[in-house]
Amino acid sequence: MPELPEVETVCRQLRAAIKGKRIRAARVLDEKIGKPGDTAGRIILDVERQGKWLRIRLEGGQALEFHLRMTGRFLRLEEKGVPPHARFLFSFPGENIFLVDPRRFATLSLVEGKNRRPGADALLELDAGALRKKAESRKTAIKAFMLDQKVLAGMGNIYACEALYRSGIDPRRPCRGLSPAEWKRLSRSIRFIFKEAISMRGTSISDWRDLYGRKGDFQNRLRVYGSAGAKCRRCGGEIARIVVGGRGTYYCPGCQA
DNA sequence: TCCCATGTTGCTAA
DNA sequence: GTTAGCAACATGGG
Repeated sequence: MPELPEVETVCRQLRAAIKGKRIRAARVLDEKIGKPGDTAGRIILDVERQGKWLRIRLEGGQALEFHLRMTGRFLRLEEKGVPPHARFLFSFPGENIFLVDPRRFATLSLVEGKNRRPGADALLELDAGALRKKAESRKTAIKAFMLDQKVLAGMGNIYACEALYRSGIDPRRPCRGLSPAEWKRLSRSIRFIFKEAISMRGTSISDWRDLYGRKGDFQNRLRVYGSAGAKCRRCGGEIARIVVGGRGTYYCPGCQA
């Protein structure tokens, strides 16, 4: 579930909550999540995001790297008690931070701090010219291209649909056929939507909650995602659902060409 | 009961 | 070598 804006939201909240603090204890509550190594007693230097990866940098050069996959999230609690589907726990004096994940796809590992995941970040390193160049040699549909994490790290299904709608581009178009003006429009749409979604703390369609258990607000701004059969507010046509690159894809046949 | 799901990986086949 | 398609992972909701 979490795409770039959701991961950025929890990244900022974690940074504000635990940066500079010493981990009192770390406990794996579900072995499937991975091995965190021995992190108790270490100080958290910073919390950072790259694409959908979240990295908690530790004193000593290593980092705990998380991927939330479909339903992972973090939850901070000041009182005692373990929430449902808790898979991992950091504890600090007076607060516990759980990784909660009903579907159990989330992962965690202890990595050397210098490592970087491949792929330009879809917000911080977004570059229309570089995208166009990369797309020249590819035959795939623009939407599948956008979802390639080596192309746009952090892009996900909801925001890809919304950015294509905002740009007026049909998700099935071959990516190498987009004009320079269209790449520019698409890049601007991605940036605009990501920034707005981050300011609204993400999209809570079903599972997503922030560090404090609150819903985001961007679900109220979605124009096509999940709205098959509804009226397009731009042209009045009907929003359609198709499958592109194996993923449910929402678009307006009237204004996306 | 069936279908769907905000993600990624790995296999198969063209 | 590429790439498209699909099952798998595991669980819950409509």
